[in-house]
Amino acid sequence: MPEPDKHQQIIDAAVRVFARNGYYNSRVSDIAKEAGIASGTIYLYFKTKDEILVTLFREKMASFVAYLGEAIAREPDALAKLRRLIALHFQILEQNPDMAEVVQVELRQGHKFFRGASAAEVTAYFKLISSVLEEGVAAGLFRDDLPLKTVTKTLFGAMDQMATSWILGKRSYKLSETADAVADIFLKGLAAKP
Amino acid sequence: MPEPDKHQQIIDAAVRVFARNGYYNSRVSDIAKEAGIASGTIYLYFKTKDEILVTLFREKMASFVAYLGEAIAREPDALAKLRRLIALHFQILEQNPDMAEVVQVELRQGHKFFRGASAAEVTAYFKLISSVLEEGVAAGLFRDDLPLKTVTKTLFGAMDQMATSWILGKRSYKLSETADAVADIFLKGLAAKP
DNA sequence: TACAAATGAATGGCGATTCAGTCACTGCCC
DNA sequence: GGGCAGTGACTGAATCGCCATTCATTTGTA
Repeated sequence: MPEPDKHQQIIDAAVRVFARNGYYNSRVSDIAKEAGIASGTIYLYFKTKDEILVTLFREKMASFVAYLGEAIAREPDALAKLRRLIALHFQILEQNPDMAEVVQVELRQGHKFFRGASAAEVTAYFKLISSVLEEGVAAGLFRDDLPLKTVTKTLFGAMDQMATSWILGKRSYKLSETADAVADIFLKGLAAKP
Repeated sequence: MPEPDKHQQIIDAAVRVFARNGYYNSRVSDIAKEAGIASGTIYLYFKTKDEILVTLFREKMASFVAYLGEAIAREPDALAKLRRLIALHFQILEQNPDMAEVVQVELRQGHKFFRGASAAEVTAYFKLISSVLEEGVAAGLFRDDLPLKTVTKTLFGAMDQMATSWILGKRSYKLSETADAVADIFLKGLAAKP
């Protein structure tokens, strides 16, 4: 009976190895070495190398969304929820730099990844964002004349790009310090008051 | 002397092949077949398979930015320029679906692509966006209390995500019809007027 | 004839995956 | 207590398919 422990051990090693070398430049044997096991052992827990990547993403993304969901539930209104969502999105990535590297840069392998396997987890995050927006519209805090889906994608895209730039720029500044500005742009807009 | 023509022929074939199968599932011989030439011929024009991808991106991105730059120069003020930039960004992708597929989905191959080779072209696009924003601030049309870089990344990220969602959703709606909403979010913000 | 361009079969390397053994336990019987 | 299977996890060297890249040869043309 495979230890359920070793599954995690492999995932964690994979995050470090992928962050260091990239997915395609990482050998399965590198992951094994990093985890302190033989390469064959990996195949007792994962069918293929791809499956490691997909599983890794699913598990991390699921816990990311779950954590965010709980945290914003405690906020009093949609406005506070939105600000907290943005702040936490950045904080979590900042606190897990290897993970951030993998998610922002390595995990975009075209067909393999984006289509198919991981759609459900991304959708869950989109739903979380949407629900905050809906709540805000219902409470009269947010405008009701914008298409919900567009606002959702736009906000996600903005956060995602902030994170990607931060990673590609070698994490040379504090990502979470940009959270307020991002929130302000979305809430108050760019146009000067008339 | 290699015909300068064939270079383009190969690039165009590569776009179609990568769009269809993804970069890693495409053989160099597939590109050759699509271009109607022998696989060895490709190596008279490109050193490696990677170089095809990188060159492809550079050339397309450079002409994308050049075209956008000229188009918005004709607009009267920063506000009109911003709206036009967003509209054109979407229109161009919409009119080149194979290209869009490659850029949005295939061309994110971690280390290989994002870091290194293509940085200059992306930077040029960021500069273009920044220049419009600066102009708007100078003219008193845009708020001056937001960090320019953050607004730039946020806007780019928003457009990029809109495009990616559209591609992943099988292009089942008109991307360019969302341009006004995206512009409105950025300009007027999400918050209801007090 | 001479030179450049194009060809595509053959090569070579890489690394994911496999699988025949080894190892560590556990329980059982004498 | 101690030999003795039985069980299942673990190992890592060997395999094997794949495909980018090469290059001896052919084709075209000046």
